[in-house]
Amino acid sequence: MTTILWFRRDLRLADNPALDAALAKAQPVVCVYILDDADAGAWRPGGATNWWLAGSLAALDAALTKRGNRLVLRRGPAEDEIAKLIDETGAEAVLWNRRYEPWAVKRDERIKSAIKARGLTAESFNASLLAEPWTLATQKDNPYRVFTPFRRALYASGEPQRPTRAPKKIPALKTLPPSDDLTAWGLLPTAPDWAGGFRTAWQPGEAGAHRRLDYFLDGTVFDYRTGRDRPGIVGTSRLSPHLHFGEIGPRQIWHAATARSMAQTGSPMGQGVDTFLSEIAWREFSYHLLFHFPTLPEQPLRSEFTDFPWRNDAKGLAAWQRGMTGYPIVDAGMRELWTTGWMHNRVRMIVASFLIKDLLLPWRAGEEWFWDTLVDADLANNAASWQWVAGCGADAAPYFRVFNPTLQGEKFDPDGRYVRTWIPEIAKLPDKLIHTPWKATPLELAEAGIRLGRDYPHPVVDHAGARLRALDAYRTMGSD
DNA sequence: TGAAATGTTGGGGCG
DNA sequence: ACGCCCCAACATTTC
Repeated sequence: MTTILWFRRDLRLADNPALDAALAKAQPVVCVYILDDADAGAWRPGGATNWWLAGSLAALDAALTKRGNRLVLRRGPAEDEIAKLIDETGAEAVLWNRRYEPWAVKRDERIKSAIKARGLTAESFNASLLAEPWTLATQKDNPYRVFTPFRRALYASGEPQRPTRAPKKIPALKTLPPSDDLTAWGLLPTAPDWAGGFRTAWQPGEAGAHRRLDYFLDGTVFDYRTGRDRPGIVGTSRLSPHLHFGEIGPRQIWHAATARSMAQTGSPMGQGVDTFLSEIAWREFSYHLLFHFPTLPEQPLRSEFTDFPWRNDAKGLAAWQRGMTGYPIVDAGMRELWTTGWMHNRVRMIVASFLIKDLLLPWRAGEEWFWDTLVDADLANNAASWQWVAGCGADAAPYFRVFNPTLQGEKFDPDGRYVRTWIPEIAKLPDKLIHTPWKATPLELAEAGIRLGRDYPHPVVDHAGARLRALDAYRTMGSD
């Protein structure tokens, strides 16, 4: 008899409960990944996601090959492909690790009952979360809507299970079922090849994930509390895309981080580790919200925002997307995103505040752009975070919290290192002007070789005025 | 995981 | 020496 192991957002061999359960059966395991773009509705994977997926699948296949197995690739509605695979292999069990997107939950339920209706085994596991969304609730048995009590409950739910190691061998069928060719899926960009910057920035796959984690825990984490706000240095873990694809899981991260903290400081949550794990808790909170409020990606959680007077400004949106707003810290972030598929978290907050409050454009426009361009695009995190900035989400930022892009730049990129990396055309400006090129005198501009309005744009909005406009719009909404 | 406006305090210049 | 003003520095409040 045979077991089908259905890989999804759990592209790893260590700490993979479905894989462990498959091996426990001591039967051949057919490992499969199904490209199912029929079901995700508006939330089909974007270009950056597909780029990462291609690399991650190749890495997973290589890891399986080392262990005497292969990854079978199939494309089509998952329920059809699973049914075909059962026919082709005579499998009597299908195992997988759970996903939590509304469309995936529904689809997986259908598939599970279809398999059971055939008298076969279908079983799912938790590989992605410290606490699955239905395991935590408030005293009144409601889903959490505020982060701090959520985190308290999460931490109180006990130490995460100890992660298991990657198996040395995964028994295979003598003859594998037919597999697609990965390159034929066309996940990688061709003309133009926009992924050059991605390749230098990232190593998709489980090995790359552990390399990142080790590097982070070797030192960065102990300065995390302040270092995480400095986009000009590597002050964060950069694990987000690896986490999104399940190349590493939060249990592994939690145990590795607390162990390292214990060794270094004598306490499991010492130095920056507590702050870092808090970010892991935010991720859990986002999944909790998405599961309990499945319209989170489309609808404001606070209904009074439904008729918010967002502007419609194609030019403004395009300026934001291309990193041509005239505010260096905003533009640097948007270009980092475009070039590498990732943006520093502090800068994500700045650019999001700028789109929403300065340009008064709908948070959905930002959500969609991030969805297409981020290698860590994650339905739960993306939706929850955009709603948080817009003020319409759970435990959201108060409406009057408007980031000043100049002050944020001067505070968190004081030497202009980040800005100069991504906006070379203004790199020669002195530090005191690097976040305010419009304040430079003609002489200073000439010395830096900049023609403002040609080499680099004038600010698309005046921040002070835009701030007042936003406060006005938010107040109007409240009084209706 | 803000920033601006407004209020308060205290040192120093100066008549 | 004293009172007045200025304003930086810090605190509080308001959005």
